[in-house]
Amino acid sequence: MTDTFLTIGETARRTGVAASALRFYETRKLVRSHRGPGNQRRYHRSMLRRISIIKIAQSLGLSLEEISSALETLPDKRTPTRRDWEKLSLKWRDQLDARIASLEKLREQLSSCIGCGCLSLKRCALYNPGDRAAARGAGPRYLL
Amino acid sequence: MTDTFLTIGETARRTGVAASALRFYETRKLVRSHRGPGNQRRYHRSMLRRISIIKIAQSLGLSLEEISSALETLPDKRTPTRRDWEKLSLKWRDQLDARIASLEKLREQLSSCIGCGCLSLKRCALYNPGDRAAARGAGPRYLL
DNA sequence: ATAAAACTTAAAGTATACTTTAAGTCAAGA
DNA sequence: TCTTGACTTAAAGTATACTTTAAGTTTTAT
Repeated sequence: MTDTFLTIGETARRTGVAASALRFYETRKLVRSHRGPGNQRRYHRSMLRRISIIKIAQSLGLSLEEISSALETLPDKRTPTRRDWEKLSLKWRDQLDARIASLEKLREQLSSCIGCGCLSLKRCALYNPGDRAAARGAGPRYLL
Repeated sequence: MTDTFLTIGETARRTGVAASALRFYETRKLVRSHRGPGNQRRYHRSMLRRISIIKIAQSLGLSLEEISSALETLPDKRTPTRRDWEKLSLKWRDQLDARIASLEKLREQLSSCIGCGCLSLKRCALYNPGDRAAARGAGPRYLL
C-alpha cells in the first residue's frame, strides 16, 4: 500500500466514516475510487479531505443531494482546494445563519404563545396552520 | 354532524393535516377518534387543539415518538389544558434554545475554519471526526 | 500452507413520517 | 333513486441515509 492510496478500511478509520457508507457515497458519486489488486478499492489521499468536507456539510444540515450539487460546481469535480473550500463554506455559513434566524423566530413565537395561553385558535400564530413553517417531505437531519 | 364532533375530512380541513396523516397518527396513538354511522371516524372538537400542538411540536423539531411521550405524561392522556400547554411549551422552548446554541457553536467553528484555510486535518476542529457533532441514525427533520 | 482479517457484490433491512393504491362501503344532495 | 363525494382497511410505495446480510474472493500474517 503506497503513501498516496488507501484501502477502504484505512479510509474509514481515518475519516470516521463507515466502509459501507463510503461504498454508498460512491454510488451517489460523492467520492471516487480506483481499483487495486483483486478488484479492491483504493482511495487517493485527497479523498480524505473530500470526505471530511462531506461530513462537515452534513453536520451543517445539508442533504447528500445538496452536497453533491455543491461539489459538482467545482471545475473537474475535483476535491476542493483552499479557495474552493472558502467559497463553499461561506455559502454554507450563510445557510446556517438563515436556519438559526428561522429558529429564533420560532422561539419568539413560541414564547409569546406561552404568555398568551394559546387557547384561542384565532389569536395565536403558532396555531395558525397557514403561518406554521411546514416541514414538508423528507429532508436532511439536524444535529443532536 | 353535531357541534362537538367532526368527520375526518372536516378535521383535516380545519387543522391543515391530511386525512391520511390523521389515520396514521391514530395508529401511533397520538390522536383518538370515536366511530359514527357506518364506522366512520368522528373527532371531538378538543382533538383540534391536540393536533395543533402536535404540529407545533413537530415544527420545533420533535419526532412523533417524542411528542407521543410528552403527551402521555399528562394525566388521563388528555388533550392539554392551558396549564399543561404551559409546561410542555416551556420545556420545548428550552430544547429549542439548546438547538440554537449548538448551531451557533457550529457556526463559530465554521467561521474560524474558513479563516484558517482548513487544509490541516490536525488543526481544524471541524475536520476532527471525534469533535464532529454526529447526526447519527434517523432523526426528526428541521424546518425549511 | 493456512487461517484470520479484509475485501467484493447485490439485495434486503432499518428508521421516520407519511402518501398512495386498491377495493369496497356509506352518506348526502339533486 | 341515483350518483357523487367521503369514508373504510391493509398493504405497498416514497424519500433519505445508510447498515446488514449472504455468499464468495483476496490479502496478510504466522
